[in-house]
Amino acid sequence: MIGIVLVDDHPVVRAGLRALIDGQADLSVVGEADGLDAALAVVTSEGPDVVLMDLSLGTGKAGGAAVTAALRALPAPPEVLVLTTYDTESDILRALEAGARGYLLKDAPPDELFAGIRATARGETVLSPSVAATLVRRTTPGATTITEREVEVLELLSRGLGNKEMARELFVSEATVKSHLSHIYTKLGVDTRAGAVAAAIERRIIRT
Amino acid sequence: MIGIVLVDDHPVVRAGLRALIDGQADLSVVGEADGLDAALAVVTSEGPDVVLMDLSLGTGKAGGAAVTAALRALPAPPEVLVLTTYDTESDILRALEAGARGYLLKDAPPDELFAGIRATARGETVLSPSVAATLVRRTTPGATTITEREVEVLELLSRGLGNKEMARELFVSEATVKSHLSHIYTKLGVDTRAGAVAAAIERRIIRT
DNA sequence: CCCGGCATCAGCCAATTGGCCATCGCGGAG
DNA sequence: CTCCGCGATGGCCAATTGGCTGATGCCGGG
Repeated sequence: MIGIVLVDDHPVVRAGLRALIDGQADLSVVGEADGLDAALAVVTSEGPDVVLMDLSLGTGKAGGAAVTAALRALPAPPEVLVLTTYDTESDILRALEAGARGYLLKDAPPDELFAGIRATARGETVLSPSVAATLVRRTTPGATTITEREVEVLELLSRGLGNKEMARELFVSEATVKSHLSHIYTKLGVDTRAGAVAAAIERRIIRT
Repeated sequence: MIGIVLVDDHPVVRAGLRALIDGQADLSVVGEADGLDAALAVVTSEGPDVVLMDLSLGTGKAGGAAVTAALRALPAPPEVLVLTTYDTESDILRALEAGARGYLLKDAPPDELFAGIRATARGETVLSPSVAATLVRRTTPGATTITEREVEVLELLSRGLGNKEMARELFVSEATVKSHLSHIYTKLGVDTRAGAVAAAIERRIIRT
């Protein structure tokens, strides 16, 4: 019997997962949590085999990646299977770096979900096809390696600042800002600031 | 007994709603659908009292607002209660205009959900507190009434097009595009294209 | 019937942007 | 030790953008 803890701040989603999972003979939900603290408490007390983790915990709160890291830091850490709505870049990486075993999309059919849970319990890595594809795309070519500084520029950009203002904000010259922007354009495959903002938001490089 | 049909493309969410609702003596889920066609089919065959509608149906597909409109156009239309993750502007309006009775957030506690369903079945209007607040905010001041045409411009803008390209795309002159942009800037409270894209995405006027 | 909002278009002008090229210091990988 | 990537900078120049004023046609509400 595989013991599972659900971490998601949506009661509806928790109920859905519980209903689906409890229909499986070899799976059992042993606890639920809606945030970081509750997750730590229930995981330490129940010692589940697998934690199903929603990445987009609430708005602005400690993200699923942070909770994942916290859980993996426990003495006998559970395997973590991330379950989320989006399949866009940076979240995936952060979650996997935080120690998640796998990554499934919420709109995955139940069968895929069950298989993923069992595989995770066995210590295998599970990735949604589209997620895997994204990862491959990401590591294969020039790899969209937006540097930290470039992210800063993108954030200011999304606030509508001009080059001069960004320069002031970042304590660099306008030329430098332009340089960063040029790099951003090539990396994101766009050639305007507006396009860069949209691309950055879409790939979750920045959030709104 | 109130008959309910669930329209949501996430199996997990459907299962969750079904599990929660079936725990209520006076509520019963009589059907599920994951898209426009299925929704029309199951609603005509089951004649539910209330339809629980997810607004963000899939990516790019016919949105929940469209499905709502289609359902309300049926001979004996069911009451529609929109259930969604976000409480940001434009979606709400579109759904209500499409004939939805009310609007609840997915992270609402189950009790609120049940109460909402019963109220909707009685023909009452239900709005999540935050949604109601948003509506008030929206109608009170200058009201961010982005016109349809302006949304088109914003979409092209987010794809990084220049004024000239947008003009070609929209079959108007460059001057017209600039005019639309100026209006957009004042309405969104920004003064650059990049800022406009970010603001538009944040308020869910456009999606990525 | 008039007014306001929407969409359309025009011209002017200053400021900003984006492309391109070249340089420099620094720290890590080979 | 050398090469490479990142961050920072300078300059040049054409194209684009954004602000402003003003005007027209159409439609719907008061």
